[in-house]
Amino acid sequence: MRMTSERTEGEPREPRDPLYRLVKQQLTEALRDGRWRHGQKIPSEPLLARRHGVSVATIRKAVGELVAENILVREQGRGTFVLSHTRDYMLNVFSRIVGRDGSKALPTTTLLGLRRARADTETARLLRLKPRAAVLDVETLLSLDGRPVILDRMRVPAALFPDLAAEDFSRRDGTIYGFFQEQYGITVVRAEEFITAVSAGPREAALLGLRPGSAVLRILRTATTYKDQPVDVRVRLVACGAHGYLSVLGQG
Amino acid sequence: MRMTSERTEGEPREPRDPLYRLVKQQLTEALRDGRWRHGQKIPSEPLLARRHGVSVATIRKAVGELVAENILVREQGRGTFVLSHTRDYMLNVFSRIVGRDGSKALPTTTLLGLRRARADTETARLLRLKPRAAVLDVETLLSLDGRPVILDRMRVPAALFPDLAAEDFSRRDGTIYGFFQEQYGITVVRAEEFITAVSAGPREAALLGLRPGSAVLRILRTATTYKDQPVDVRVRLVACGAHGYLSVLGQG
DNA sequence: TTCGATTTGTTCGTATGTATT
DNA sequence: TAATACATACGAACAAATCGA
Repeated sequence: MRMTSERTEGEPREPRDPLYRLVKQQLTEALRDGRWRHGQKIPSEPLLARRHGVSVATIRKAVGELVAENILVREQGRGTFVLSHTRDYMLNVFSRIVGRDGSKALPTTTLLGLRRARADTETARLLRLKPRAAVLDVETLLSLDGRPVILDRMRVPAALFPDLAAEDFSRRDGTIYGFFQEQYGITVVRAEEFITAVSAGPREAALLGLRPGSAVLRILRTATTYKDQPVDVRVRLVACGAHGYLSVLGQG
Repeated sequence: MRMTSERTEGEPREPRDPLYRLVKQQLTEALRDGRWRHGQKIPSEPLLARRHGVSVATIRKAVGELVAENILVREQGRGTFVLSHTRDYMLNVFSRIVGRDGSKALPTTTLLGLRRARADTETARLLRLKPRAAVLDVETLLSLDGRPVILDRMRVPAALFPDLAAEDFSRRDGTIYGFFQEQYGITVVRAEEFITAVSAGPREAALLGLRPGSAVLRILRTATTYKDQPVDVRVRLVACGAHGYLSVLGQG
């Protein structure tokens, strides 16, 4: 067996990580470096096998893990593609706010404000930036069925999004993460949300059409790209009159 | 190839589902019927292969899906086991309530009440019971670090848990789902939680040590066993002073 | 419309590595 | 040490979907 002899004679290489992990890491690097862009077809499995000097089965195992992580998509007869942040995908994977009947809908967005600012301590920590680094501070109101439901305040590193203007945001066509991907080649692959309940202040209540002091969900979200590099931090307030947050545990 | 000839000559059989799906379904039936109990080792892969008349690779694919669904666990050198609802497992898979620093801890529980009752319309619908069917109605207060944090009201079909008494509940040693599994052989494999924010009423606030009207999380959970059969319905109120709900999106 | 090339999906078989008992 | 069990890796064949000539 070829690999065996390489291991025993050649440079040792960590014997702990199997071949397919190494291949997977190389594929991930191609994604991180932007050699394969979103929506593109990656090379066929036999070609990748020859290129990496491994069998097709090994390629399939590496690709299979990236598919399980929602990074690649296989389509029989067509090829394997880098996942795009289409509306459908965002709705299914990155949004868990649903109506009381379980329905999901794409919200309409209203840009309330976009300004340059300096990161406060907490934001800098979450975005892994230096204290008081330049950030963009964007506030958006999201409506479902014509009613305001979500008040979203997002902060992103200014360095990641050069020349971003308010009009770009307003003119955009799909979701915010789709916009990041289209315009800046930044693909969000993972997000964490920490949810608490708070009473809405006067301003928030007015924007959401609630009485001041109403209980609302407060969602703190941090989103990251391929190598766990933070992309944005958001605080969302959600009016719970007709909507809530759906979470599935166990066999997801 | 043997399977090919069977497909073309023998009885047609749905060509849509591949062999490993059929094997997976048969394995799931063994679990549902209680032939393999929690914690037990299932037969080795070569043995299962012979028994089902397929190759080891096909067995591995079927078992792999059940592992991905947190139903089986593989341990190299030892075997494959039916997952047990140990404390660690419950904490990691079926609990998303964490401290503000991300810490998870096992709560201490206080039984507030257990009574037999009839299901209201909504509960009957969620548990797929007849209207006004007999249910057990259990109220529990869960404390973390000595402070009350979660007020839990659970309703289960009385038929599923014959002869259940309050003492059994109080004397139990681990989590509720672990108790179900140990005492009744019922394994919860999946749960859905619908989360909103509400203001605590006077009684709830008093139990949780909050001022009346404080914003709290309200979690409606339905849990199901192997074939999506509902096991329990719960309403939980969570005090958000030092805790919140953690959710991960994307590559889970 | 048909046919053939391409690509992923399924299934088999075999050999070897690694962890456990 | 030996036997057992899962993990990795290779190779091969055919099925099914897609797409262009």
